[in-house]
Amino acid sequence: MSPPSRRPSMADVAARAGVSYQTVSRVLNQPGIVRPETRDRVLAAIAETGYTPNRAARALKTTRSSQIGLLTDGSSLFGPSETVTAIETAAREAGYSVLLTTVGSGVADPAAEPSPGSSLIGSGVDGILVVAAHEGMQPVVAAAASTIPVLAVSAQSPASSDAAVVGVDQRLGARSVVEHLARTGVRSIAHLAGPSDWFDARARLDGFVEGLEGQGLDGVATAPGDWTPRSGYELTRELLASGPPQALFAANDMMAIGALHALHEQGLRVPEDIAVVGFDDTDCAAYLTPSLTTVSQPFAELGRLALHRLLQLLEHPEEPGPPPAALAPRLVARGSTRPEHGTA
Amino acid sequence: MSPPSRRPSMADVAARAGVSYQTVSRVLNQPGIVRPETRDRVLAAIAETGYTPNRAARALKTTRSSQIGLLTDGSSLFGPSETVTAIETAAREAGYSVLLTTVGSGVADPAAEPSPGSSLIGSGVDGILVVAAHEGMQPVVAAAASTIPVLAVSAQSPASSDAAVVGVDQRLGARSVVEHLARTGVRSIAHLAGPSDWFDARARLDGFVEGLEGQGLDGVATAPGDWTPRSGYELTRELLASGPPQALFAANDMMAIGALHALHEQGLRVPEDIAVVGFDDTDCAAYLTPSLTTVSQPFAELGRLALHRLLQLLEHPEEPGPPPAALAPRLVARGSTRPEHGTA
DNA sequence: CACTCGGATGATAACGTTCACATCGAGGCG
DNA sequence: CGCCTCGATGTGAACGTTATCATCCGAGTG
Repeated sequence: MSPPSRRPSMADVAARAGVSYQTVSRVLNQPGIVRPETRDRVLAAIAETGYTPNRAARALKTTRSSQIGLLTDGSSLFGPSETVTAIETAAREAGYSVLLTTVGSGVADPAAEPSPGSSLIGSGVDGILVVAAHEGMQPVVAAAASTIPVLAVSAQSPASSDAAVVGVDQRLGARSVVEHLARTGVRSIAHLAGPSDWFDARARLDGFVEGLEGQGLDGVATAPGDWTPRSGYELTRELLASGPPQALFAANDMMAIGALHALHEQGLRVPEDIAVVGFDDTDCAAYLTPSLTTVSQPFAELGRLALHRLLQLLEHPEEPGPPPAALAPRLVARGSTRPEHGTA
Repeated sequence: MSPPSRRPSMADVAARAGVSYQTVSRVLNQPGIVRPETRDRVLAAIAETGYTPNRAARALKTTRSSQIGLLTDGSSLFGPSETVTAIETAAREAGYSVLLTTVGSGVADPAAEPSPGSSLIGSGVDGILVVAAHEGMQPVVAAAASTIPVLAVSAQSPASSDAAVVGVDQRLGARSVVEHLARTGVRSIAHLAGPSDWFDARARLDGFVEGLEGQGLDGVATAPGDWTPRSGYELTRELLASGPPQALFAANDMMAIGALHALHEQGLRVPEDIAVVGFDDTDCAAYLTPSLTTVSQPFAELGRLALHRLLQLLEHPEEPGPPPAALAPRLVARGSTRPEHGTA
């Protein structure tokens, strides 16, 4: 009596089109193999019944879910956000769905009960993409990597190379910041470090140190912050207590905003008295006062690349897989640093 | 020869524990009904084999996937980001996974081919949560709502009430901004409007107008912006060409940042010459110069509430479902507005 | 002491799909 | 003209789980 109480299945479509359910399956999966007239009849029946394939049944039979897991940090960071969007879009185009899982970067014991990662593994995703890699994700990555492909979107491989890696070259970005500052005449730089359990933060710190050595500059790195404006503000205040450097390089734009605030409080002018550089090129960087010199990262491209590499890992497991890839960041000079000298 | 070539199934566990696979199923789903000794034996076998339930098979049999769809805007906005995280966490605690789908707010034709929403529906989620509701999601919501429960996390019901609604009271927030400004002595306010196809933006505009009427103030709203600092900057420049108002109320913090930049360029002091208010209480709002008066929204609570309401809709379909809920936002007065007068 | 009752467990079927194989007609070639 | 091949479609089985019913055993009861 209630006709559409159940979702239409292949059998319903087949009955309507006067073929067997196997033919319906063929129309969906290998359209070329079925006679055009038959195919049209089946397609019409599909449209009439409003049939959509049952993904659970398909996953059960094929042992592939067409879903990938996305392991990301719980905080609303700019970079991860952009990357996630790009990944999801690319995944959808490739016929995959994205299962989102967040894992706090807090100091929660690594072996927490309803582990965020174990639920991902258990949910039957075909592969996992780790977006904002930090130490807290280690156990999850290690556990998953033995079962399914895992690709980290990060500066460097999480510890051992449990996972393949695609990322933006953070060291290069940090070095280019130091070089830019050197060309503006700065001789001493302080780095407001990011959280030390984040791989990207470590790589930026490394690049900072390399840059100092390469340019022969003085420099110091603060204790690790936590990406927030508040930590940038507080680290800057501590730093100023012992005499200001000529430039401040914050691990990201948010910390740079906090730094700008602290500098303004102390009556220091940017960039006349002290230069400030951020990292990420957040939407608002260009509209701060002064506008913020920062490092722009190709997050969208990164997301697409990461997804396609993961799919390659999934669909051609035999091939060794491409080597780690690193995209190039780009320094964007704005008002918070002084203009570069004509020639070095 | 290759023992673990296949994921262990219930049958493997059952063989190891010396019971039938049905007993394994019972241990997992109704532990109380099975004899303690048997249960322990099965649990041990599960641990030894590393068994995890096959969700596809379970979904196929029960016709419930334990996955919910999350339809959100593709842009990296602050509010949605926080809400999404809260939803995911709450969902995981309740045993659900979250399938993320983004839909651009661009003017893409509403009937685009590989519609973002149709893929969600087809993927067999049990319900859908719409996070940053705008017109572009209408067709998706309408299509899905006839099949499965849909809950909008938004200011007001998308057009017809295809979906239940949970949200933060945006009108109240906007009214409280006007009232706050009035108490600081402001008599005329301009509103930098958000995109008109976003329900939250419309509600803020409505609240602004209501507030003006309630306080007997003068006011004007600009053409719609797009949430970005750039649009805030440009709208403010246009506005200043025809004489500055006494206060600027931006539809969100990012647009307020753009506005601050434009005001600074014109040599106007904030808040002495003109007051500025944002919306959202972004992390960086407190660390701008001057620090930004804005409206704080309980995004985390919103996410949790939305998820629990959706689950109620899923698990008790017979009940009529709770009425639309609106959480209260909170005005946070900072340096970009002048102090309130002692008494009205 | 037979009979019933309830707790604990096993056997069978079904969910909707894809894979492997069987079937069937049409055409080519000896 | 019969056999073989090939393209197009149908039939049976299986993926791993849960729902339903059947079975078994011991304990209670008249």
